Amino acid sequence: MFTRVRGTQDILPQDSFSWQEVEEGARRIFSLYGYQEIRTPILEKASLFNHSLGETTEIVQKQMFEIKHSKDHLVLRPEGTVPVVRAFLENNLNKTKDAGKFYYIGPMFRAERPQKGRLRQFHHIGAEAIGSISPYLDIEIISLSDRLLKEFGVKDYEIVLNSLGCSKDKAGFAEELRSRLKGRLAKLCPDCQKRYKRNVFRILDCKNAACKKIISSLSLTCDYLCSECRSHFESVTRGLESIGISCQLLPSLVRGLDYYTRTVFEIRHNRLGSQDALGAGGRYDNLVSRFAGGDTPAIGFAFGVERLLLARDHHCVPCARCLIYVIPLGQKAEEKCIQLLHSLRSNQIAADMDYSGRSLKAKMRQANEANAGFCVIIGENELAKGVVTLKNMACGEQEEVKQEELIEKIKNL
RNA sequence: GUGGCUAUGGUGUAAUGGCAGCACGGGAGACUGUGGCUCUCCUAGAGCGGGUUCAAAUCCCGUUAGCCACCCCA
Repeated sequence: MFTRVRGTQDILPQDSFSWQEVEEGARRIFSLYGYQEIRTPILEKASLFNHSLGETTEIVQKQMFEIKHSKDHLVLRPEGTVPVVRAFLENNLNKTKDAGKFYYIGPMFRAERPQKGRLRQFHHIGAEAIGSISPYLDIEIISLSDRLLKEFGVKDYEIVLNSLGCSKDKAGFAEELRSRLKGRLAKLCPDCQKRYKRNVFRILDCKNAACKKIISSLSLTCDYLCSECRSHFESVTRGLESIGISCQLLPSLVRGLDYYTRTVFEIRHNRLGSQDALGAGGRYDNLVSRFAGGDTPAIGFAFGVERLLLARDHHCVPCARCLIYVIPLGQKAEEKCIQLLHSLRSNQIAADMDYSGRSLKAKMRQANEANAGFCVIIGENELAKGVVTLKNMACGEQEEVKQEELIEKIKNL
């Protein structure tokens, strides 16, 4: 009864600094690249995802947390792209501008079996650039991902890249794949036999040895791409090379969500065990038009924040605060100290006070633990003289300071 | 969702059916008003529910949670 929901976690003060660091770093980089924050609700209509992620995807079939409330069929959002597209259209941003670049940071929900790097409530940092077909935007998105990882201090990641082609190419390739696999269907693993019907592309990244062998025997190439898609992809790879971003081309790279077209990429890290994708993204040139008609190509990506934190090797600690720790001895002193505390804080000086009523020694220990730069001690002696004792915790020196001069004194430290 | 492994003070761990021990942490104290180092003492434990047994942390069943692989995906 008094426990967390499975697959969720509390982020305690000792960890929240790392989160803040990642979030603040992300905001800085996004604004450097001209992306603006968009915040969409966590709660969305179930139909929004049912119609966009693909009816047969795992997420739609069994991973959404559903909320039924009177006649509404709602879900906790399982990903961020579709809500951003919804907000883009619902607020007529497609009519006021020809393109928009957005980023978002927030929780997503999927009812998967929890594992390291795989939670039921997890957090995405993502970006969406809506309204342009330019391959230079693909380059921008991938270099933005790369830049973010550098900002976060993640090392030893690998960017893998592929093009799925336009929807025609995808359909043609799916058909070709099915016909070439048909005769060997029985040799595929049971999962792949299901994938054959449901999402044939997924067979390409099966981990089963027998399936891998069959896949490699097909000797797949990018030949199924139409000339436009091929030249788009060539522009992307050439551009990435020109700005020094190394990617590995991986013809077997596919994505689990139906809306992806053309450029897709994934960023992998070996520290994450089985959940090795730090982030992924790609084009979704037909998703917007599916809701609103017209032709609005787009591209986006998202990182998993929990996975980013696993991949960073340093554990962040907030740098030592310049804190004044106020120690009263006795009740009269306490009354004096709350006034002092108030005026310290009013002067933008970080200050905390010991309310424990324990011995001075214990209070000093607390001051030490709070990482205080200075202690202010007020007891009977100080009250009688109208002074406070100011102690430098680093060197241990202390002096008496007149109460009315304390603020100025501390400001000048 | 499938298969498997694990579960001991706040944390990390030890004890192979027979007195639950250690380290860290937390508290008090070592010149009655001074922290960090050291020392002393104290503190606090078997996830939950059943079962087997004279006796269970230990064996069995269930459950919950975490982890591993698959699956999925960020």
